[in-house]
Amino acid sequence: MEQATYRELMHRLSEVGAVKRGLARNLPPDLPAGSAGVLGLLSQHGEMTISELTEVLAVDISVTSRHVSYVADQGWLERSPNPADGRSRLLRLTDARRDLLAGFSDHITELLAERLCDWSDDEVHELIRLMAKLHDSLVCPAHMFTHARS
Amino acid sequence: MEQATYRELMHRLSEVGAVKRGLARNLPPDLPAGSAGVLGLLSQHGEMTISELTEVLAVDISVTSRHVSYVADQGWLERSPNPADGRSRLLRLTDARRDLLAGFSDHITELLAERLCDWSDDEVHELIRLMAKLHDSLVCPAHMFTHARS
DNA sequence: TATTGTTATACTCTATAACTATA
DNA sequence: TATAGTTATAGAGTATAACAATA
Repeated sequence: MEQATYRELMHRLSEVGAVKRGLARNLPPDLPAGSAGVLGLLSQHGEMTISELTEVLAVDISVTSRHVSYVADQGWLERSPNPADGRSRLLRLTDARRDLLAGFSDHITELLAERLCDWSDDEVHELIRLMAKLHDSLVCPAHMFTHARS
Repeated sequence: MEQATYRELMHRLSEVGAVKRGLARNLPPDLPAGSAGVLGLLSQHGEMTISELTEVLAVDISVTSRHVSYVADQGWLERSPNPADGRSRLLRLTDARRDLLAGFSDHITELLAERLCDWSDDEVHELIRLMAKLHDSLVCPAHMFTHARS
């Protein structure tokens, strides 16, 4: 594989930042992207602990703790004791906010559907598959990254 | 297209952050990823202005200005007058640092080659193509993003 | 007037480290 | 001892706004 190919891959990865920032601008001002990510996962998976969220989000647990504190303070979450482990709590969306979140999600979805109207279903699925594979190849293998250059 | 598909697309986009952070950890501590991105573009394109860099990086020009100031202070850049426009300067890598930057680039390339050894050439190229298409669909069209939800 | 770039400010996201509580 | 989570701190990246210089 050409070195230029890898260089272009890195450039395309950096461009994803612009895509994400653009999508985040379609969220309400009091719901930053990181917090919305937490809510989205809870919407999909139901009750989760901070550790479980942390694994999916691929960030440090301190980051997840921060996002969760914020959305809980904003009234998005209920926290109940975890019967399986007294050190953690089970997080879930409040019923009062579930529909509101669904509305935000619908809004983003409609935007994507509109903007990606010239994409085939296969292309969308292939992009998802390849991004997942990239994550598996680069992030999941423990200790993949050397710590620093000399 | 299913709403769940778009939701997964958003999740995969957020995972890219973990990929980029992992790659950035393989840069020297005094060369943050944003600065490295500027140097990479100058390495590819030769002389560029801050406006040109800004367009490729898809960030605000104030961000590019900051990154350029940093790498210039660190001795990576020379700035010469732009004969075509007195408001800007032409930026280029110093000869003294060109090989050093190439070494960093080689290091990342080798890491990617090793980690993506089970990818076919077609898969890598298809991922690059689809990420570029995603950027075109979502970022390039001017005024694509509405400003906020009510 | 419009564009290029700079700077000050503020906000978001993240990691590290020190800590508490529970397993 | 090990794990789940919290908090304080610091650093990187970004956007907005006000500004200066040039087109």
